[in-house]
Amino acid sequence: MDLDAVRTFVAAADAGQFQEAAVELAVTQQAVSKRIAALERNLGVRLFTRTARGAELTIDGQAFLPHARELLRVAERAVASVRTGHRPLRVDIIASRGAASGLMRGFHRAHPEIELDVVMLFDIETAVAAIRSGAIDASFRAVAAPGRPLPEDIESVRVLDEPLQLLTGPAHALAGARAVTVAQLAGHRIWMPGIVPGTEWAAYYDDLVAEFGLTIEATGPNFGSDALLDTVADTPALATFMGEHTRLVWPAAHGLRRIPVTDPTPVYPHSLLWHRDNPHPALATLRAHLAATATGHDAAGTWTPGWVRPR
Amino acid sequence: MDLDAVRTFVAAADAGQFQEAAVELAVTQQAVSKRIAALERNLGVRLFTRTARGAELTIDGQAFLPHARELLRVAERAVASVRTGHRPLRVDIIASRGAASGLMRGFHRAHPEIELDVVMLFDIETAVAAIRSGAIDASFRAVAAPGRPLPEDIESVRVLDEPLQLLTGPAHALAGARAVTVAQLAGHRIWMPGIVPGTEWAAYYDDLVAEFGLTIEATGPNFGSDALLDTVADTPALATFMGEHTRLVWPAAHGLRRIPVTDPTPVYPHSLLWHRDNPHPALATLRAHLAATATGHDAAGTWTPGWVRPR
DNA sequence: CTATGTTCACAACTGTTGGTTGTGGCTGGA
DNA sequence: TCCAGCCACAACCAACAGTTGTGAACATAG
Repeated sequence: MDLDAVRTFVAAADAGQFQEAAVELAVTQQAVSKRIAALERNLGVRLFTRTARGAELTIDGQAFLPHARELLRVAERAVASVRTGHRPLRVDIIASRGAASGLMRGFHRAHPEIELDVVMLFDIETAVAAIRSGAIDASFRAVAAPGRPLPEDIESVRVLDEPLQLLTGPAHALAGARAVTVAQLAGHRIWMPGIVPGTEWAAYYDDLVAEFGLTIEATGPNFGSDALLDTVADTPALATFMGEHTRLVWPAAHGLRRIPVTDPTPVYPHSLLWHRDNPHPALATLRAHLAATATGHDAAGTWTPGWVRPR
Repeated sequence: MDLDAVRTFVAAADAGQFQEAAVELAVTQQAVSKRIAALERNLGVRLFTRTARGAELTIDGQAFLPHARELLRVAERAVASVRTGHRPLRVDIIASRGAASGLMRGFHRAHPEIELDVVMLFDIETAVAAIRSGAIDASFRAVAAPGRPLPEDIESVRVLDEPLQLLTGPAHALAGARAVTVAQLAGHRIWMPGIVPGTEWAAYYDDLVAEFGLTIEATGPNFGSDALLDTVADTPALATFMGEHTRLVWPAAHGLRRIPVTDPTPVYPHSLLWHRDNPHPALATLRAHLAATATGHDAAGTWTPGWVRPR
């Protein structure tokens, strides 16, 4: 199906005749006639009844019309999403099911009129470069890992400290615990495939391992969280870490246990990053929203790497 | 923008390379390359970064992808709306803001998974023909006007008796009344442009006029309900009838009064009509929904034309 | 470092398509 | 009955989208 034909259909339906639609679209009446005929041939139904006084919609045409309008609306939005200048607010998150995703959903619920696009970049370095180039407007990341301080033109504010939980299968030694201490985790195998050295999240887990003498295995190919959950569910000796706000796909994770970690509770520090000079109005709205909805987390009993600025 | 190009873009994004997308789409790799290049030229941004191992999305490409998927979904639904066979339930209503429209909204809220298309046909004769031809699945109309009994293969059930209200401007003689009797309306000018003789709604108002000696003027061109409301609001000597459930566009109707009519209350009888043999599963769901949500109206003190079967 | 395989892009060619102009048929109103 | 207005069909032409053939860039294995 051709969007030009759909546009022509809508114009003709609005005008009530092909001639006027042709003028509006700056083509000849014959071109409109051909476009409509082609659309009708593709759909297999008649859309107009032609009369000597114009063309009026058939019942099929009437049913098709709102769908055609919707199609043009969506096409318009799709084009707008990559239009330089006034485009939707573009935000980078670390994972589609993570805490930042939840924050953006909350923002969308509070401001459904604001157009949003969510992307997932590789690490904070990529994100900062994208922010500085204007390719994205904001990013949810942990700052600032050693050796890569934030440039001066990038601003940031901590928006969420997300406690880590232990995720185990039903047969795991700790599966029955209401909570586990970090000390208890020493000696257990914690599996987190997909950790890429050099990223800010790898730095976080490196520090966690170094400070408490944990064993985190990043070995093996990362087949995605579904495969990870399946393996953890079936393997008594394996567990993994997962943010408290991470939404799991439960049907595939049958029997999994989420166990809080204490003494101290490792928390992942999500900050919002943006460019000092970014004038996007929705960016200010997002910042205000996050500031207003931020839950006053108690830092007592929690742990973050030394390079994370205390709140 | 070309939907084929969008389809190609999504296929390439999913595959991660042009070659595989080309196989999937049954074209050559070069064709995919050209389509993507054309799409990028139209949008004015790069969507992929080409590598020796395939093609991966740029940030713009990532932002565009969900919009592209949505576009294909909507296109799919648009085509489905006119597909013979298993298409959305297609229902005729008498006016987009009338009571039947409200009933369909309620049905959609209760069953959001059911695809619906709403059309507005001219009168019950057209609607019955459309039902018998299979062009629509159901219709909300008043039955059965004199001289046109329902054919045997059309079934119907009364679903709503909608009280008529008087609509006046703030300066109208009856504007201050909490309620008016039908007898009080005699002598007042009631203006209802757009009534077409021969339709079932014209028959309804004809009977109303004949029975109570009212004055209904159907003169003048019908410029739509907005213009009607504007005129009524500004003209002290004019009033009009409107169904109790009709949703008005209030900004344009400043100062309008809706006044209940009593002794008796004229009610417009909405019935659902459908073909005896229509196998559409959603039709049964609609009938069940309407039966379950029907408000038990009290017929006492109301009036309908003699040709309307009592409930 | 080279050989090889894989990927995408460019060039040349071709059939199809979508546009235009010209024309004719149909229909409603003067 | 004629005219005006509208749409469809035919012929023509330019632009486009597809194909084949080929080359450049890069990753990987030897």
